[in-house]
Amino acid sequence: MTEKFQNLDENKQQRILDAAFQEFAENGYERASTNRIVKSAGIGKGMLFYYFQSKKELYHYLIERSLNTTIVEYLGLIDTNERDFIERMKQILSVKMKSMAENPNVFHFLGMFFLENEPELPSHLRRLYDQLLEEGYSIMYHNIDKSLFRDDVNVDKLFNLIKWVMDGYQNEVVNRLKGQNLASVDFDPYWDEFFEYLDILKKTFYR
Amino acid sequence: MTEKFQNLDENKQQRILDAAFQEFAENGYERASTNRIVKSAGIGKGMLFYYFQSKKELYHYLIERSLNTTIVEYLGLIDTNERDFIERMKQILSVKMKSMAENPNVFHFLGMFFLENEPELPSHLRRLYDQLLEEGYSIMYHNIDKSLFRDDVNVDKLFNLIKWVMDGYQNEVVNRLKGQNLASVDFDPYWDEFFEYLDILKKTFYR
Amino acid sequence: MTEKFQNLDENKQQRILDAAFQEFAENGYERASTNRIVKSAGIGKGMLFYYFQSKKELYHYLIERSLNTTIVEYLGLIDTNERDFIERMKQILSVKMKSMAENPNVFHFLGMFFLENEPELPSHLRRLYDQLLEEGYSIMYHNIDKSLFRDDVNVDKLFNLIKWVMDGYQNEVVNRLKGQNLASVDFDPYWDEFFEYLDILKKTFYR
Amino acid sequence: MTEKFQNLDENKQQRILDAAFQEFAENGYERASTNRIVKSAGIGKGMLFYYFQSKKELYHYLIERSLNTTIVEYLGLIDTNERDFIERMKQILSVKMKSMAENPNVFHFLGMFFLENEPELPSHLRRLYDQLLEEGYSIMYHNIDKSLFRDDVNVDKLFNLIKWVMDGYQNEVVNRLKGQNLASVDFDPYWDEFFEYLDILKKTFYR
DNA sequence: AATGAATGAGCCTTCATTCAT
DNA sequence: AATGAATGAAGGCTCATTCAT
Repeated sequence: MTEKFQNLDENKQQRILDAAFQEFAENGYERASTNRIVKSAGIGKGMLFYYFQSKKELYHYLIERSLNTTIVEYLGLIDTNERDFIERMKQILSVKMKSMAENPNVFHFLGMFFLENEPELPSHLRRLYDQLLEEGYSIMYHNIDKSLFRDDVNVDKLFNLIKWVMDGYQNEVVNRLKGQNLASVDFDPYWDEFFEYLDILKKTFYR
Repeated sequence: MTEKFQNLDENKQQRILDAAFQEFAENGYERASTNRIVKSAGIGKGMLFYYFQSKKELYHYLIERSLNTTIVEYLGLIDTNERDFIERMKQILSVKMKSMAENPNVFHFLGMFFLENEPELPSHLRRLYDQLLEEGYSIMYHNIDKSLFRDDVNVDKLFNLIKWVMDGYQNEVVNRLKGQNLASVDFDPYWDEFFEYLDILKKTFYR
Repeated sequence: MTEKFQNLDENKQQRILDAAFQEFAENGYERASTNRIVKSAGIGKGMLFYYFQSKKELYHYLIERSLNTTIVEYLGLIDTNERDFIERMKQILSVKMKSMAENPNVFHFLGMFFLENEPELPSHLRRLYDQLLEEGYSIMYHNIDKSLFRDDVNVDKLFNLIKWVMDGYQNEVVNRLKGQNLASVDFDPYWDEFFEYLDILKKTFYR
Repeated sequence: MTEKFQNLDENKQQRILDAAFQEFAENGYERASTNRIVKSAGIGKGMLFYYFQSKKELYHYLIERSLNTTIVEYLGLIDTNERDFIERMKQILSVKMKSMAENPNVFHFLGMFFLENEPELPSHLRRLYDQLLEEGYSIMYHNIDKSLFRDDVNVDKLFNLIKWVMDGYQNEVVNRLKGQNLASVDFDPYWDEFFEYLDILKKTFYR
């Protein structure tokens, strides 16, 4: 379906992807303009539809590409030899932020995608999506040393609690920084604050 | 400004509000179509602009209405004599879910509104919004008995942890139920599960 | 056709006429808004169409009324005992300006009407229009003492020349004053300038 | 800005210009309908905005085009070696009428433009407009032999009188011919009549 | 007589998609 | 492979006119 696009030289592919990721990330699916994409990518209007058939197919290709490439790379960086759950989560967050800094508009795109609930994904994307949720789950919880946790509570529930706390802190920071250019932000104070929360979790959830 | 709308009979007002809340909730401000709203509300094309002057005025009216009516009602139900933070949060969640079940699209609308950061609210809405944030804060934290918590960690951070856990659990449930008609859901098992999480928090965060 | 309007009490008729004359004068036929007319006249939307059937009928009524009433009054003030053509023209201009000061929006309306070339006047208006042109002609040229003019040129042609000069000067002044509020203009210098032109005409065209 | 339009084949450009000039000429800026223009030009609804971006840009293009092309051509035909003012004016009128017969709706358009006072022209149009007023003035009055006129009246005032007479006669003719197709009119009798008026002016205003 | 809510055509403009070149 | 001109539906909004009350 998209071989025509894949046969393009690397450079042009990248220009198109950059333009498209950014346009969709900033405007969401409906409001995104194929006109702006081709202009920003420096290609003719007809080619976009020669490569992709329709706006929707382009969108799906971006979803696939961002899930596949980006998340796969990102999950591969997690060291599952680390058996301490909280340390593992720290790693995940760290990789996430590095990746966000490297490919901001792919990340922005994925964020937009998770927010918009487009219900009718084609099945191969549905499958890919589910598979990645599962792999993500595995990378979070596999080979964790449960013996670190206190034994008077259900450990799986503690996992959830910890995950929610990390999501919550992340959202909190995103909200505080809303509107700022992330490239210019010094994240160190946020890491320090974050570690204080993790210390509390260790103190209360670990043996 | 909106008297013409307010003078309509209850029934028609409701049909328009339902249509508009849902359309904006599902699409956000820009992508929402006034054409779809009038069709779904069963009114003529011109009437929406007879009642509201512009799409933006309609949107602001919905914000005001959802903030004022819904949240005010909802905050009023919280009993601030309950001094136990976790019990207080339980109440809040309970009221929230009841309200969500009663007015799902108003809730959905507010969720969308909080996510889109439209910076240029008219000042009366800005004020209303700030006031509600403050009242919400007060209703969460005022008159809480901090002596229930262990004294070897910062209590304010514990508050945040608890709040994030509750948000996290809420999102989890919303995700699990996505697409189902909330009116027909039996929430009891979710409450039971939720209480188990709260028990853990009590066991670990309280003295 | 318009008896219903004619039966209204003087006061309300006047409010409607004022509003309508002004709206059409400022915007021309198409752009004029019946909404603004009823709001400015303080009547309900339905009544305008009860009195007049359609926007076009209202417009035609205003044409009739402005031609009939205003121009007839204005023509009646000209003293046809004045046998000097140039003095007669001076009178005409003077009456015109007085009338313009008294009913600025009726005048403005007529100006607009002459500029817009709506070709399809109903026949009674067509007749009225032609009749007034003729009466205007008669009031300009009847009982003029042609013996004042030099006899080596065609006097009727001189009449035309004089008329065109007066029209030309009038346009010139209107252009110079474009955008100013006419109520606040001191017309004396224009009269002085105008008389200088008339002196030239007398010097050159009279014996 | 308008290259896309300029690249069209001559024929289609002309159809669009004809349609647009006529629509604006007949209705003025606000009332003119882009819908009617595209229908009358036989192009698709979107193309007008592909060529011109907005109704306003199209309007400004027409102004520029009519000022530049038409008036520049027309002023270039005047022979300023003719030192007799009345003969010079004859020339001007002759060129004007030829031009009016060739491009009646461009002429009509310019007439409409001079009547509507849209104050906010873009500066390049403002400049063009001012420059043409000046050139027009110069072409009328430069190198005129004032010694031909009688010396007992102000010559500049005589110039004005002559100009107004010519405008007046022109309007008179336009009014008489209103509604007829100008291409099929035999103008000779009008020229003859006109020369009679000029003879009178010469007889009375010259030494 | 009087109101003003209701309608739907029309306004300018944007957009995804197609197609001649 | 590639361009960009062409299309027409849809966007928010205004308007003359009608009609239930």
